[in-house]
Amino acid sequence: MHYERVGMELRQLKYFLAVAEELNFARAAERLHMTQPPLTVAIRKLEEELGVKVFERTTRRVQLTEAGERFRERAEKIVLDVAAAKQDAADASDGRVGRLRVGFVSSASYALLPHGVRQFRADHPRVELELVPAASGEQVEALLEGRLDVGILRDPERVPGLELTPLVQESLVAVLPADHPLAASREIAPAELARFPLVLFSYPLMPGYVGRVLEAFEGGPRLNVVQQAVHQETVLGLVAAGVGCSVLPASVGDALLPGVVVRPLSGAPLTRLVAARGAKGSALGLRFIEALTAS
Amino acid sequence: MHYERVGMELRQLKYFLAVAEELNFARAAERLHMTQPPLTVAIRKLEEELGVKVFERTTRRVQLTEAGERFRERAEKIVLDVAAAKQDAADASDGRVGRLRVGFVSSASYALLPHGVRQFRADHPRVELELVPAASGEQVEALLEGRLDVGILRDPERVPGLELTPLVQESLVAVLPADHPLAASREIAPAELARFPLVLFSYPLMPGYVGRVLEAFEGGPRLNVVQQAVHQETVLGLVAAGVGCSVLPASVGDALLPGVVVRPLSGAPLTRLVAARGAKGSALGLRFIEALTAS
DNA sequence: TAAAAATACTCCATAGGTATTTTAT
DNA sequence: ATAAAATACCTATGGAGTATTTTTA
Repeated sequence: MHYERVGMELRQLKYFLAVAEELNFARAAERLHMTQPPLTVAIRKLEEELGVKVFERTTRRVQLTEAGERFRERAEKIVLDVAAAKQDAADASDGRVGRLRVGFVSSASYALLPHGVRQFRADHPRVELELVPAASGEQVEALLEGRLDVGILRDPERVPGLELTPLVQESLVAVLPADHPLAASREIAPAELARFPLVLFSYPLMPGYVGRVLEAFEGGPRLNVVQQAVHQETVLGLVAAGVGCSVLPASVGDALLPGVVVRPLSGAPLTRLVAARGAKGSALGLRFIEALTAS
Repeated sequence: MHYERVGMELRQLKYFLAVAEELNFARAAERLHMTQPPLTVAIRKLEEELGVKVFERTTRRVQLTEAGERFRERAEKIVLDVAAAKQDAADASDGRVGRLRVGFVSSASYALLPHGVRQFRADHPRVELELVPAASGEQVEALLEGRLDVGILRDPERVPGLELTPLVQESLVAVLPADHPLAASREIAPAELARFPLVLFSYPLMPGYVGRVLEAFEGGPRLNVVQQAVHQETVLGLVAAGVGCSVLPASVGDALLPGVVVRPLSGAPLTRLVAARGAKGSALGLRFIEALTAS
């Protein structure tokens, strides 16, 4: 403290409220588990601090001044707000309240995400859940910068500072216009597919996943990529429009457009949906990932 | 303090906010005009008090936990609320903000009150003015019990604990139905009027005023009071309906009903509007009375 | 190894206690 | 005369300072 101006303290507000309620210093002191003289002193200090008399007092009667009346209302609210802030901090640290920003790739939005979200919401009704659709690459960046708490990505590359939890794995399938020559085959070899125009995801946005797809085509002819897309929905639209074929996770079968067919892609690697948490590692993030894996 | 649990203090909240903003104990301490070690200790105490870690810290990086983020928002608001409460108390004690409950008799509501209220509102825009119509007797009671701050009464009796300020004085007039036999006279003697049925105010509600009226009739025949009323408007209505005649302050001329006429009452005493303040004597009450007399 | 947080200690300002005086009814 | 607030004075808790150690990137 020393020579610094010290300022009002919550203790003084509580003392003031006790006196305002009892309108009697001795009784208020008793209620505060202290004696009367220091209470008198504390109120005088408060009044000096405010520059305003809050009580009109003689040795026989204590009553609030008008300024005191107004100050009382505000002081009551402040003391309650402090208690609420305390409670809220405890709730937040136990994961009963809070905010969780979850990124997800579009292919997670069919079964995995809705189920997990429903489960999590039931367990954490006072947690605000913010769902942000984003490509894997964008999510990695956002997680590292703390703009997301959890991400659901496809085939992310290992990055220091991200903790990964595999969720589901599935095969890759060829996606073709219904009238495509290869649509007659029950199964398609990558080398055959590679002879046709292709629609793929943009590499920088989904480096891991696109890497898998390129792996499937390894050793074959040079690819003819006529279009790069950002969303699975766009890829499907382009295929339906006959722009080209593509390679997508098998779960795309749950969301097919008319005029588009899928065929197994022989010898292709598997693709994985993976949950990622920033190194900071929020407790709520863990709970969310648990809700996803509990499905 | 001794063995009592002490609780959170505003100082701790301010320290917390400084650290939350700087994310660096030494810089926050500097901003708070103190040194780093006691700041570290104060934050640890806050965390003990909350039962929650608000900062995730190593010697290299300080960052808010999720609970800390939430606590920060509330703490900011609390600190601002305290400053606002302080300001408000100062404003209230200087009469810039506040509440003023003013009682008034109906006969004040024609010229005196509207003008005074307009003036006062212009001078005190942030003061909430509550206008309560009430008879003089009721106002005396309310002022003594602190339910009103100021009253505008007619001919109040001197009461210990009330400070009176005369506002205006006026004569008494006879109020008659237009077709009344006495309506032909230019001026009416009380003794004549006393021969007809009368409508008067209720004595207990307006003891001073009714006393004046009875004084006017003193020495004449016994009065025939067919109705006692509470409001001036009611009296006028009853006169218009032919129930009887009455005696009212001359200013009733500003608010006459059709079918009602007024005539001077010869030799009648004067009646006074008087402002009254409770002994407590609020500064705002004085200002209001000044606004009334400044007209 | 360097920057920053944590620890150890010292000191004194002040919250709170006890005893007493003042004041208003 | 009495109850209650104000004053005087004392004690000791704990907030803040200085010096130093520990930690991690």
